[in-house]
Amino acid sequence: MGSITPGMSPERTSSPTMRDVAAHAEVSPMTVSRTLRGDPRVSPEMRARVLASVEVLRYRRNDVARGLRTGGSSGLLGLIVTNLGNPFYSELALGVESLASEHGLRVVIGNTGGDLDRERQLVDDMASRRVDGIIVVPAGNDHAHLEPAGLHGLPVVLATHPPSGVDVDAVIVDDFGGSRSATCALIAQGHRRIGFLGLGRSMWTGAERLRGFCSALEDAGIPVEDALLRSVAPVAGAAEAVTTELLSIADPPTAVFAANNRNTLGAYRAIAERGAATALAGFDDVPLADLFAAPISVVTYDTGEVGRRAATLLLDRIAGAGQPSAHPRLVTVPTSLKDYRPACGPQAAPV
Amino acid sequence: MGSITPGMSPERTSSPTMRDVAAHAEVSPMTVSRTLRGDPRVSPEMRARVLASVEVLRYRRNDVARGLRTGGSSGLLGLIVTNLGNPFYSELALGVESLASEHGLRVVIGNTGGDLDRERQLVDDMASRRVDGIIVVPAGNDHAHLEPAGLHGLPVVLATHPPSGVDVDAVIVDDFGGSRSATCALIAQGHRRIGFLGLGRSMWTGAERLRGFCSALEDAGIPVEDALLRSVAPVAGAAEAVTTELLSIADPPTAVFAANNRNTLGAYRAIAERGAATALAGFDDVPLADLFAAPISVVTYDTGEVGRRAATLLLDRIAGAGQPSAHPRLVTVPTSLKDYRPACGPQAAPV
DNA sequence: CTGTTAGCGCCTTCAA
DNA sequence: TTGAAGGCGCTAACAG
Repeated sequence: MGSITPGMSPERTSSPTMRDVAAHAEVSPMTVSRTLRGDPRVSPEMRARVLASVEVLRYRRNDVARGLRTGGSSGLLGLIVTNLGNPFYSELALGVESLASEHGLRVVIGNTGGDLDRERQLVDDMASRRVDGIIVVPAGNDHAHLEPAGLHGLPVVLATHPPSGVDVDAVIVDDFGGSRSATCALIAQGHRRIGFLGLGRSMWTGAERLRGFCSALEDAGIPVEDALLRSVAPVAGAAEAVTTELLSIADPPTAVFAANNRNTLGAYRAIAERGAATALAGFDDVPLADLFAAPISVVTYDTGEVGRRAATLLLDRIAGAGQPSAHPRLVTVPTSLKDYRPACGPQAAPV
Repeated sequence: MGSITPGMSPERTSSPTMRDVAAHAEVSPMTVSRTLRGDPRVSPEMRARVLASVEVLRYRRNDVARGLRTGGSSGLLGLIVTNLGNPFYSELALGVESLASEHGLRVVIGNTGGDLDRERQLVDDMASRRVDGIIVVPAGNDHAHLEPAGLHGLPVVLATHPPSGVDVDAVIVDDFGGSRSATCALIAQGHRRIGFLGLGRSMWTGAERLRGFCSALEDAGIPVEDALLRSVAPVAGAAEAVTTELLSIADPPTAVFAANNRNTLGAYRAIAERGAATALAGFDDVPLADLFAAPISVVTYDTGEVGRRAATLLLDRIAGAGQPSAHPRLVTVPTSLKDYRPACGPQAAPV
């Protein structure tokens, strides 16, 4: 590309280097390095000369080269999520970012779209970029590629899913407890026939939420009826259709518990459509549900907290890199119940 | 799995280098380098030997060092937003990420929380990390620190705000047109007294949306009455209070246009609270508003598209880095009107 | 206090 | 086709 002039540095528009600053200030590169690092053993005059040149040349130290020399720490945290567009994960990301920032680290994001191959690819890429650690919201149950041993000790923390077969820290949500208490609340309201709109059992969250639901029923002495259990495909419109079907069986449920946000909304539409008086509760918050025409109850949790806790675990591992690794920790973020009821009676539609 | 056997790799192994691989394969580091880069002038036997060693040692090339040698490209795109927790910006981030990924680049995020100092800090940090370019959702109107000239030619693209005083590309939303057409729609419905819930005039979007509102009124021959114009502080609850006040004046408006998401929701609450039949329109989408008890109209736009367009502009600049810089481009993302009306009549609350 | 030497991990250039 | 020398920008470790 660039023509090479013998004895001269190639003509480039690139950033100045320490050598440039050193030359401008007529000192050695080391003095520039020390000054910029705040080394106290630099005389005030030198420091002033250097800083002046830095100002003039608008010099900015190359952190990449610096990291290479000082031991490979890139000052980067990897964050791999299934869908950044989903508010749950963007809030999680915000939590990670805020904690990383407090420690002078930046966050590199990767979006898998739920694709396991893409996840592997991203882990590999980030490892090659020498991030200091990775937080992953895994796309599936295969976590083999997340084993730190296979990544030369790169710390890994899972979020939302517990590790399966790998020795890593994880932050999960109290899926079981949340589902259980939401179901209990429905029972306390007098419901005895409660429908369940689940995720696949293959997903960990799906299994846990179902387990919590069943546990509540059993504690109340209510038999779990297969006829009231549904598994909803993760497709737009599926939850609504399934709910409509569920409400049309003989002896239909008087209440429904939906295992996630999407199912809750689908169920809500189906119930509203029928004009039914079916009670509805669901896992995951539904922002603004107090403006809905009908009340719903939800299991909420602090999404940002999941990110912050994951970051805390990760930073801890990074700091303790070298220690005989403590055994994996599992942190559970608590859930709480929230009742949304219309703030005021439905009013007439304008026009 | 995970049992510790003597002779196995230690807990915290430092990554192997090319030299290690070379030693293991009994070749020179250059051969490893060439093999890994897919240089065709490597004999099949050599290649096989190298790849075998790579496999055994679980070697992963250090992209940081590689970038340093090959010219400083970090393969990173900087993305600085005001609030990643806000779905608008997380969708924008998703758009940026997807385009970056298509080009083999990763995205480093930074959250300013609307703080200009933090923004400067992040720009500086990312420049030091030698990202290939930066996309910024600016926190204020001072963009001096974003001038590429001051960043040694680092490409910068603004999102959501046009550049003020700096020569950079930008992607903005059609704030004027969107506000204008939403207001026109209210007028077409017969409204002649329309309230306006604005942002500060100091913000570009605030000024533009007000301008669009006024333009629609003027075109319809309706005078702009100061008594119907409000500026809402960006504080929770402010919009609702202001709307309540606005609806209690003598000769109150029959419709309200809110300049952003928060104002729209505040106005909605205030209107619902009074049981008023005031029509409501607002800038920014309100997801799930079709489940609300009363209808609203919103100005929507593709947030992801803003991110994708910004990334496109940035990638274009990065590719053409060296060319005599073309003059700044300004891309406007179009808006559209969306009417949310309750899908079905309000039903009885199920106890 | 300041400068020199050497090398982080990799790749460009040139020689064999 | 392979290897040796040198350097990207920076900083430990050692002079002076």
